[in-house]
Amino acid sequence: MVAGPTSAGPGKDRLRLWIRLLRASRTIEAELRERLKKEFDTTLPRFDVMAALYRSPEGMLMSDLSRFLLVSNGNVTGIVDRLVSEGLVTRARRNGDRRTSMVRLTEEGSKSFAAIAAAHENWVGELLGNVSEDEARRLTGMLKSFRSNWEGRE
Amino acid sequence: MVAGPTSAGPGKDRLRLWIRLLRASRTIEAELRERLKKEFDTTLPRFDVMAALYRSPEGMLMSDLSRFLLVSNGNVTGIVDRLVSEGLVTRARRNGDRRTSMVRLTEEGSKSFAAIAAAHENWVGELLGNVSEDEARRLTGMLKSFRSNWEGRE
DNA sequence: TTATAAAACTTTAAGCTTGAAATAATTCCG
DNA sequence: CGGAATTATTTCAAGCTTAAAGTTTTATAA
Repeated sequence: MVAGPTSAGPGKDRLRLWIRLLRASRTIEAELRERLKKEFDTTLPRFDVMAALYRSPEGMLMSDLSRFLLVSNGNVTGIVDRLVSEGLVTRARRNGDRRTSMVRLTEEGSKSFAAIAAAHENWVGELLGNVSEDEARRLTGMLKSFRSNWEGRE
Repeated sequence: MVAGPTSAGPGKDRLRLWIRLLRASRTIEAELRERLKKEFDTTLPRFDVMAALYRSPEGMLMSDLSRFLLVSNGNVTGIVDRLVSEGLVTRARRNGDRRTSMVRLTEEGSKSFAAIAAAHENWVGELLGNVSEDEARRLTGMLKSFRSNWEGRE
């Protein structure tokens, strides 16, 4: 998925774009993962879950989390398990529907996330340093538009 | 890593860009992974390795592969192990340096990859369908330039 | 030489990831 | 009501991924 087109021809430009996109995100992701590990002894998936929960103080269901994060249900189960065991997150059984449980950041989790998120934003600013703010906005717009076409079509 | 900035302010545009980038590549990647599984009973990492080898008929060292694919050494070991056991790839011990082995596609592997790659290219063309070829080239250029700044700096 | 370092690779432990199967609770309807 | 389908979640097996530690081979240099 990281190798280039094997020949020239029509349609190759989209393939090239995809390969660039993937290489860029993988490289940045690897750098962020490494820093999260070194500086905060945490992982990208844990950070993702905490980021989602930070935006929803009222809590999220497991299915909300997996839908929002674009990962499978079983995946979220394991990550939340570990966050719970670390005291960063709670699972609260609900009276209304006993199949579900509300997942929330603990106070400690919230404080912890705020600190990590600040560093994370600086890192991204650094890693994308030579994209001007203006260029960043334009790129964001282009990415937004090409996503909307086919995403979530089923 | 998929959640948005938690507030407005300077530097947020780069963070937004990063989140878009990540969501886009994850969504496309998930779709491609699923199709590779359904249509060809293979995986993205296997496809990546085969794509790299297809470009190098003379073969690649394990370390070449991991460097090119942006993954760890140990990772490539496992994937190549499985490809070898499937008869798609060979590991040839070299006389010159007995620490290394040349990894190559078998004839079967080469044929198999060509078929998968054709489908893969069509899928990417479809998934990025509403990016014009011209826009694709411009985006590719922007991604290329912002990568070169910091990648491989150490 | 011959120790020592460096290089190429594999192994290992822990965690992430998926899709499919299993559980449990709720909703739908006949 | 009561069986059937649906929904929310967990469990499971297989594979991917990394960092760190270990093995084997080659290069360096005292």
